Amino acid sequence: MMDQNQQDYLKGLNPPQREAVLQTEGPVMIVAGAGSGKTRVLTYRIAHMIASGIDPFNILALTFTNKAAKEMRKRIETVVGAEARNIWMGTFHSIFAKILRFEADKLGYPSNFTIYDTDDAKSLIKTIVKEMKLDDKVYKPNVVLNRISAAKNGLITYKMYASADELTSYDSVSGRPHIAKIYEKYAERCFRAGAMDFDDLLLKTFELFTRHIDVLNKYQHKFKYVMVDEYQDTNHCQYMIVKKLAAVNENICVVGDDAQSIYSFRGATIRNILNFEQDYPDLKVFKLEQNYRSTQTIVNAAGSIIANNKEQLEKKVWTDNHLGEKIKVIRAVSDNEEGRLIAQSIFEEKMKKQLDNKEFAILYRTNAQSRSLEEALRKLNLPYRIYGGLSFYQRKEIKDLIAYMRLTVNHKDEESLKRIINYPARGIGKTTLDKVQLHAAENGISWWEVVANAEMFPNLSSAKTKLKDFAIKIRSFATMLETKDAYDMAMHIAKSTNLLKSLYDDKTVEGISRYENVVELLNGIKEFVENDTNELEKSLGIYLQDIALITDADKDDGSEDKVSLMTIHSAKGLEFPYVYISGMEENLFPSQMSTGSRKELEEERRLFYVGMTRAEQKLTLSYANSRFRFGQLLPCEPSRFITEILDDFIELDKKAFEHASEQRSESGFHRFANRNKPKPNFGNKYGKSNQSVGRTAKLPPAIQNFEPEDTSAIKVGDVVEHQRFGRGKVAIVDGESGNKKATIEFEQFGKKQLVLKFAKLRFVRS
DNA sequence: TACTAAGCTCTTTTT
DNA sequence: GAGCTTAGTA
Repeated sequence: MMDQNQQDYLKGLNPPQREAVLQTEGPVMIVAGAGSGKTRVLTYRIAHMIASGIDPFNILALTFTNKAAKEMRKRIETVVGAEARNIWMGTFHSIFAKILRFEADKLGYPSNFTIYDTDDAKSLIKTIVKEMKLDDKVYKPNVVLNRISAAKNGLITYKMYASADELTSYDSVSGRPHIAKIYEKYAERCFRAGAMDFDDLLLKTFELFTRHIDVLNKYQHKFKYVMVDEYQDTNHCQYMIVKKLAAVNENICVVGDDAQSIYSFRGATIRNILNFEQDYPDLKVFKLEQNYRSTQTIVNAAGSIIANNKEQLEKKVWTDNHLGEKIKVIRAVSDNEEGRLIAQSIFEEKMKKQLDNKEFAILYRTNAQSRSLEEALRKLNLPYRIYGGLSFYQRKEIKDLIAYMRLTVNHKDEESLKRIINYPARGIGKTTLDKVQLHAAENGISWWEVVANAEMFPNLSSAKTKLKDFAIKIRSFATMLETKDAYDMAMHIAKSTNLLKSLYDDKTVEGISRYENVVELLNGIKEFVENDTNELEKSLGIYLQDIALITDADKDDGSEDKVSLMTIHSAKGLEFPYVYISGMEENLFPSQMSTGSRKELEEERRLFYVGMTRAEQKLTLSYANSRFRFGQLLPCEPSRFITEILDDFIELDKKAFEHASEQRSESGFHRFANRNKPKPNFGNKYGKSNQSVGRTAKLPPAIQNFEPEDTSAIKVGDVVEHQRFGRGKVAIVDGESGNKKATIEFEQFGKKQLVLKFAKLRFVRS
């Protein structure tokens, strides 16, 4: 049943691509170098399967990003039409969440379980550490969460963790012997809250398939064909699940490139791809080695670096494309200069060759690096779009409203309850909440049960009415879930909690922006309700599951003519005619976290503190900090990575480079200091007014070429002009040591607290 | 309980 | 520079 369409597309493929498309049965591995037309092959392979009579319902295609899934579905649809909708295609997390929703009762979870994001998880760990009266400097939420996450990705439950000597002894040697206990409590609390974190979506799926063979069987027969994209980025848990699913039919096709493995921090291991052959002896391997995307120069450069990898699949990436221009190296003394030079270069190229903004991309290793680039682009009026960073869904006003929705759907959701029980303020203060926490812990029940049954706890009597009123409100929302769709629910909640109105009434710049954000969220929900083809999937519960797994990068408005800024990780699989990579510095690319030096340093420092009192530790630390700054602790030498590129493509003026490195190390602290999220709009995630104005703010024309002055002499009463906030009067100056701060009353923005050392201020002389 | 001022801390990538 | 906590005050 080959139709005309198919004949056409098969003609457009090179021999290995065509073979990979036609081999639909049995275990298949496609090794696809960068730019080798991988997506095309995958798309046609699925299209071909459907055209040969395979029911789309029997196809499972797993990807790593929603974007990739969406893109592929779209492309398949253009070949086979509407049938493409019926393929089970999505990220590991979203597909497994869907399965878990169906089968939740088998694991004792509600089907409307909440998905905890990283913030929720950290916050929960923080409370647990506090409850266990452990030192939160040692048990940092990040560190603990990473340990737990690594364990989960390795299929180690909390019970196994406690008896895994290797893990526990590592923990005690590194001074954190209680991680196993925290893991246990964390798992319990999540379960009690009817919540799963990202890793649980994988681990619980594995548990489900292991403990309930009948369920596994059902899905094994449902998914007769399993396909995995970016196989080099799967972790052990994902690998095991896929293996189980494919065990009956063995129609499994994995696509990957060991050289593009960039998610080892998430537990990804290229062993999965290297060992695939052993798992399936009659495996068919297809190698896509011709690069259609890049010039010879770029392909060779990449090849020369990849050649250093210790373990790799044999493959030779090559291209027929022209040689292309040499890779240029721009040398800059500081991150600001770097930004300026990049922006300038884009501007010039654009003018010279009459290009669109969207043909340019600037990549970096860490999201924090976007700031100086943004400033530079803004000055040249080059429009840009940032991918990643603080997502829309992480902003305070959005999280608040979503917390109400989450709590409505799942009363046990502890993190949401904590967030909104006193927001908007309803007189439930810290003292009351401490008591609630205590009762919940003592009785092993959720916060909700304490709140909803406040009268049963004598020492809560004074707050009884307030707590009960809150519970009644949430319950009243819940009764509407049956009849109302996600949009009506959201609207009702936003209105009846007064959230919408209080934001509307706030006429400060930040307030207006927050209001607009909430309206945008509501519009998004409306869209969700109107667009979704499936009648049943319009409920609030489904919506919440959906957005829990969505990231900013998934919003694709590729139509906008803007320069793209993103991390190298999110750039994977994309292509742009002109690409700038910024921050090719020692300890930044590759990150010192991955090279290990930083970790050792921290470890050393921490062990040094053992036996000291907190006060002594603090004293030592402040002394150390006064002597050293981050970035100066380690000598700056061009990293191996950079040297290789430079040696290959330019004559390197070593002296100038070293000078640059020194200069940079001074601003090294700065570069990471505000890593936390440039804001797409006004206000930060806590919504406090004394914080920054966001990235889209336009500079007043008068101060576009702003040169800040030395502000050490600033005093109360001075009139100053700030780069972004405009004119203001100094109200308070404080701080002798550390960061000297001034509170300034700005004409437009009201009071702001600024750190003088960094503030871009100029005195206004009359 | 709510709010503000002062002070300390802080380095990665994403579902 | 900005998050976040704590101390202090209303």
